[in-house]
Amino acid sequence: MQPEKDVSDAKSAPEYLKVKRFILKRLASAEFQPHDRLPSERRLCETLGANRNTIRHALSILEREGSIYRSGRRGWFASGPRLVFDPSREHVNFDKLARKQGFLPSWDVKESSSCPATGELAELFEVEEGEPLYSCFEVGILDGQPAYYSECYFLARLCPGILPKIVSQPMTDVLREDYAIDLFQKRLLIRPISLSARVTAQLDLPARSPGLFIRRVKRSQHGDIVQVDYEYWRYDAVELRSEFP
Amino acid sequence: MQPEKDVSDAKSAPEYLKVKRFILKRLASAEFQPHDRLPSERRLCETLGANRNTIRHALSILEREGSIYRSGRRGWFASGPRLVFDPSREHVNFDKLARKQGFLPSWDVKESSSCPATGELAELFEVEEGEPLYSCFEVGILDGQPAYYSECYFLARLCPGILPKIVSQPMTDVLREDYAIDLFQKRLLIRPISLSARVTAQLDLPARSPGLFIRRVKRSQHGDIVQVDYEYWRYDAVELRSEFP
DNA sequence: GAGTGGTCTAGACCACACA
DNA sequence: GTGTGGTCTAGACCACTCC
Repeated sequence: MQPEKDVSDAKSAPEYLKVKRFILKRLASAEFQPHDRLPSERRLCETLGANRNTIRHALSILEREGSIYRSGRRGWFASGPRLVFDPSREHVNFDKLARKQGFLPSWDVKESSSCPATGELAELFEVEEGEPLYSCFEVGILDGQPAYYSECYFLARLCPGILPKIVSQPMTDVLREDYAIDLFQKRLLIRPISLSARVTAQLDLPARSPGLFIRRVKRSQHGDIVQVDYEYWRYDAVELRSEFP
Repeated sequence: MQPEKDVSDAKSAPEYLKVKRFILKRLASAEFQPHDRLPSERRLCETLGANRNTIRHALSILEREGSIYRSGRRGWFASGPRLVFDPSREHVNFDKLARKQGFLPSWDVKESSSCPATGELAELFEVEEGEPLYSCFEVGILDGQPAYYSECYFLARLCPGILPKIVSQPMTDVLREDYAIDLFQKRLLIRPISLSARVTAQLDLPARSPGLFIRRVKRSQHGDIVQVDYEYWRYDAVELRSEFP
């Protein structure tokens, strides 16, 4: 077992690790508060006497580890606490989950309409191609910061006329109250990706930021597949934890 | 909805995206087979007429997305298929799981000994500090490639003398057959990190490679916490999927 | 010893954000 | 208009791997 080079051995430590430690220290000491903007790259160059490439290398590693994030082309920001998501739980309700963890959640429906099931969607819903679906694209917001972008599809015949209702009410509640449908998780896929321009534009991130892709297939208490959800999370906004009974 | 800039619009596409696409195409066409070494960075420079910094930028993005990985300082390699891990399943047995998915798994115990519970370990085991534990450090191998490094702790009083047995037999089997203990997942934490030098040395990766950290707490059928496992996975070696009954 | 990846510098130009 | 991050070039030196 050799020692952790990252922490000691300042003599031979690469420059970018010193930069990384400089920033981590200020994140830990709360000198940089959650969602604060960091000093500009060129200012960090001056402060630390390093080249901008080196600074950017350190920043990209901190981004990969979820300590900082970018917003638009406006700079680097300190990450806030992560939303804890339990992939083993069958029920999930973003609004309730976030509130329970002390966040102030909201969401913004960007677009909703009807479309036929095709390709992967038809497969996941286990229906013929052409089966009518509703689609709903929305941005989820935690403490004022866009956290995820979701493309959500419903099997139209199980919840006719649902679209106008989910603009202002959590969809889990609408399904239960207006359609007597309880949602259960059926399938789940989690994968790290680079976010596409379609997604980054919605989340106010620079193009091709790292993110977490979560695909969820949900069924009703009767076993019918009701909903397929493609979620694209800001990489630092979520963390996975399971607690089994 | 704007179009995917990544795919079209070759005129204005950044250079590094062309590099990325060049490599992705060869991965998809199986010109670069799983665990094949890619051409050297300087050769890619010549082939693609780009600067090495640009090439490396593209490569690091492909690494982040899990398409390629590095081994030692020996170069870049095409990733193989990922081991699918279901975080909602209570039972987990690496050996069986991997075989079922068509991998050839093995493991290599690097070190095993006894140690007292301290700090976080005492907390997770829900015992007093000083409680005797066994520790076992091992490398998990998939198709000949190191895939994870695990630091595993057992509550000694529940499985006295287990250490020599798990060198050659899956620990799940040993616990069941020799100690009448069935393992159940109790807590799970999943987080992306930079792997420390301690880990990268074991996995034959360059220092500070990206990885997935999985901490698992397992209990017996009687509710006693038997095992705490810290796993450090090569970033591209694993994927999370749940299937609910 | 030749070639590899890891680190680093010193520039440059662009598009975009904000005042 | 000034400053920002995003992209890119053209080098350099080092430590390591492999032959």
